[in-house]
Amino acid sequence: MARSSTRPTSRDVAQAAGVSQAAVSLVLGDKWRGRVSETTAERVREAARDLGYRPNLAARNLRLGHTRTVLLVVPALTTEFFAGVYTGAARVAADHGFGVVLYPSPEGIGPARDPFASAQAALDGVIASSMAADALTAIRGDQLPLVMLDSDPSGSLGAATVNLDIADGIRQVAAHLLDLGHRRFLHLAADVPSWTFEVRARELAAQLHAVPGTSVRTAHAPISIDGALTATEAALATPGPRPTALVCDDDKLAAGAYKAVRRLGLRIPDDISVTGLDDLGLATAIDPELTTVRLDAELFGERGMEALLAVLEGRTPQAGDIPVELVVRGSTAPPSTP
Amino acid sequence: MARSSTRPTSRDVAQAAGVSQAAVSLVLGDKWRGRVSETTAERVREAARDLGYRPNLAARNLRLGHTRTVLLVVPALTTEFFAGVYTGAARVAADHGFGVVLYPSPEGIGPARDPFASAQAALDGVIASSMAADALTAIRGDQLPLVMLDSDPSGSLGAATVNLDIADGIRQVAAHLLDLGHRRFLHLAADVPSWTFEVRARELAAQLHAVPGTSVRTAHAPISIDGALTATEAALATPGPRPTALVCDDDKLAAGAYKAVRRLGLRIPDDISVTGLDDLGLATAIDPELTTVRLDAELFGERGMEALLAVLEGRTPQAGDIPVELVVRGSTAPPSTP
DNA sequence: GAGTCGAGGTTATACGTATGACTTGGAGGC
DNA sequence: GCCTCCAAGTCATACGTATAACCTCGACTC
Repeated sequence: MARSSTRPTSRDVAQAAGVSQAAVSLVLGDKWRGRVSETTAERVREAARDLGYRPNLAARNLRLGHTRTVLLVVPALTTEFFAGVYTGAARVAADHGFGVVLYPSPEGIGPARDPFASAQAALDGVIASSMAADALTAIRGDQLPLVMLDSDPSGSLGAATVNLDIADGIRQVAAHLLDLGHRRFLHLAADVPSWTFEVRARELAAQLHAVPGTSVRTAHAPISIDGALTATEAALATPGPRPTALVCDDDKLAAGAYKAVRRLGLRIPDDISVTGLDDLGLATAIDPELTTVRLDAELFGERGMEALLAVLEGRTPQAGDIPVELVVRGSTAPPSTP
Repeated sequence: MARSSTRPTSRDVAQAAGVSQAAVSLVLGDKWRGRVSETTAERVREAARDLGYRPNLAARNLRLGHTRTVLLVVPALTTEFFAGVYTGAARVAADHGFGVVLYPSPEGIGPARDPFASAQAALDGVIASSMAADALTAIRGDQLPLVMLDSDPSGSLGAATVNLDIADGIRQVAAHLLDLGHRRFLHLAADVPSWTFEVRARELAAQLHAVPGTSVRTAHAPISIDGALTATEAALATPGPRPTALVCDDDKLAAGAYKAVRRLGLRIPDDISVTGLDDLGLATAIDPELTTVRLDAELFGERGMEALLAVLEGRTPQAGDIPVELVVRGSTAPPSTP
């Protein structure tokens, strides 16, 4: 270990200030009113500053029995979306004196691993986004307070859930495209077994089938630009009348679809309309800018953290899904040929 | 607190297995060879499993004097790049029994805050990417083993550094564009006071000025699509001969530049060539696909973590910058008008 | 049959902190 | 002049773990 000497402890500070260790703890813990005089308190604070004292968190956590640390589990870090979720959660956490530890799922981190092995820091609770069932049971087995993000509220886990109102987003997309006159749809679905994607498929089917004369085909693709490119190209090359509107499960898929459409010599939105879901930076980087559903990732993170705090304090988390909003841009227009 | 009862401790396990607490610690810590019989060891393991025992990390950390936890500080989480860095670092860390805690800089997390307040988990060391000087002094004051990513090796901090060979990437970009015949350049520079961007500016100037008859203008923009759009539009509207090649400090800036070029009615690469730096997913999402410098973010993270482990063990970290590679795609071509 | 030795444990302790219980030295009341 | 009481501290302890030091008992040596 390269640590020059050993870290100063509260006892070192006490000695330097000529008081007991208890007094140091009292002063630094801001519990000294009526127990320590203002002058000694100042002397302690000065000694602590001089020595560069920082309390040993392990010891404090042990003594207190909690860590004020929380684990945020996300499916992958490679999207802006979860970065936003983290930001929101960390903001709320900081306001309450909590820290947030991030645990991206093990994709590419070798064999499936125990989230808790990675987060060596002891935890007070967990916020988990759609994740593998085995990891979930590990968490449940640990009896840790848990909040699930974007998960089936009727799931048997009995954990609190915080969800985006994805179904409403899909309703807005469907209404927008139907209003424009579209009747032949292609649903580019994420090839990921997660509740949030099931909702998209279910709600889209429900909305479109409610209107007579509509047809919906579905193509599945992994969430990557190349995957979406391949899947879309194949789907559009299928014989029969070409869809006039392409509903994508998220923006990244839409970006891949753009490339497929271009490759086939078609134009957006003249020949085919495209919609996404997320409203990442990517949505306005591509040409034309993407009509998509804006998800407020930071608010999502904030609500998740607030829910966890509620659970920790024995309160009931705030109910209600988080509203989402359709953002109409240049990738949607009325179909050219009826 | 919603925790049903209190967590089982090693003493509970000991009682259940009919042995002493020490024996439990020995068995579970895998240090029992020749000290505990195989049958008792199995009995202990079974009791631990039945009770759902998990060691209290705070107590262990306190006892051991280290946490096997590391803090990764990144400027912001909103880019794929640092997600890759994290992934690489976490992989190496996991191989060595370490965990990684992420600390995105405080942008939007309220007033500038102490990284350590957020990372309530006690830390063994820090990997820090280009960051504010005040945060750095806080770290140094703490005497924590430190590895800096993408920072001036001659900096006075005396910390180990791990750098990408950005200068070589710029050399490759310059050589590529000069080979194509370009002589009038616009450098779209990130408006961020960081060593890694200084290197780009310095090296680009050095390379281009070495060739007679070249001219270089510089425009500054914040790293965002809109910022780049505005700055590029203004720069290209300037009177005088138009640049034929646009060198951007990163891919996001290039994506913004694309929009500016389109808005001015110009085509890429026919009227103007554009290069980026990073090779994010964005680079192939835009049309035409971007010629850019590929940075291996995961390798960067791995090397960073390896360096920190070396420091922790008193070894000298591996020297040498991480190689980068120019990826030529459709956004560069010879200039149309000489 | 006394001595040795190792297998298979146990006991005791320290890590650094927070806090409830105790102490002390005066100031003030009557 | 004795009692009370409060301000300003101090003392002692517990949190759960890992490990060094100690103990015990049976097998084996000579």
